[in-house]
Amino acid sequence: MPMSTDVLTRAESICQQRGVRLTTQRRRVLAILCASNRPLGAYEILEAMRDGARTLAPPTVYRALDFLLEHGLVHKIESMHAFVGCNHPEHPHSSQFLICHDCGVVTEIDDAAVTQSLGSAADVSGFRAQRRVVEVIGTCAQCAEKNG
Amino acid sequence: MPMSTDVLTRAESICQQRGVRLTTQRRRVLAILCASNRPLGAYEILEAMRDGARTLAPPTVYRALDFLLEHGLVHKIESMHAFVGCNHPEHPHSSQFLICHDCGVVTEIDDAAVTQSLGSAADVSGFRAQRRVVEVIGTCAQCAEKNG
DNA sequence: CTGAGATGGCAACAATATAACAACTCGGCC
DNA sequence: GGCCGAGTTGTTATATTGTTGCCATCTCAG
Repeated sequence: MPMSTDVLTRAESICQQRGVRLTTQRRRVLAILCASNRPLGAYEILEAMRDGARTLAPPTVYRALDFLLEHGLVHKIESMHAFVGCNHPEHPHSSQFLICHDCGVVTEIDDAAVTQSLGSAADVSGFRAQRRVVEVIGTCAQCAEKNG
Repeated sequence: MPMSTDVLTRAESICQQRGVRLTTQRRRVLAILCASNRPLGAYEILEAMRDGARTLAPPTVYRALDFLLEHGLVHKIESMHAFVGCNHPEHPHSSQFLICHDCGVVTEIDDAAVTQSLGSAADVSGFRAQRRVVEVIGTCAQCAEKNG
């Protein structure tokens, strides 16, 4: 499935391949995250989902997020308590995030050198890595240019 | 000041050099963190500080933590919402953390290759890095050996 | 069509963090 | 000593983020 295909469609087929269900709530959460150009907190997602008169409680969002996280369709930005949709959920990967504290945009990168050096550093200590949290907070190119 | 000197004493002289005060509350928080072999949440620190009948509220702890973080005397483990004392607060540095989810021990490392590759990755995007959050969650050597 | 398992709604709660403002402490200065 | 002002702390209340438990509902294979 080519990168150009809509993320939701790709997510759909990923779930189908894995025999799990991309239910309405899960798809809505994913859609909201993908439509946003910045990470959203769980309660922001909740708010976005309550478009009509529908009352909706936190567990619904958190359960959907748990599912999406487990299947690599979204990532959690630990330093912000927020979530972003993943660009390339096809295969498991460890990404790094560049977080602009000025405009709020988060860029997901997957730098081989970072992954590799982090792996070696862990190996040296005999550490068996399972999950990696790599977040760089600073100023993105656009904002740096704008503000000097 | 040699590494062997007590952390609190070193912290004291660092603050003196910078013309800031390592007050009683700040020193207490730092002492509690340094005495612990694992990261402590803000409310655990609060609990530890309420040894006698003293009533003490969250802001006191958070303010002390803000100060200690600002001066690099402690680090925050974002993925745990917890704090650890810093091993070598003398000079500013960007460290990485190996977090064992089995025994809870957190090891602070300062790997040049990681720092460098992360720097290059940011540079490529024209990103101006200010703060780095690098946390690897997994199993430490001791626990890996123990549990197969 | 039926029953097991997955999913969702709901209410209460737990954990983490901050706002706002009053009171105090300490060092410098007259 | 006495006083000032900046920084620090106390106190109350509240915001934000995340979780648990329980039961109703839906889905889908057999």
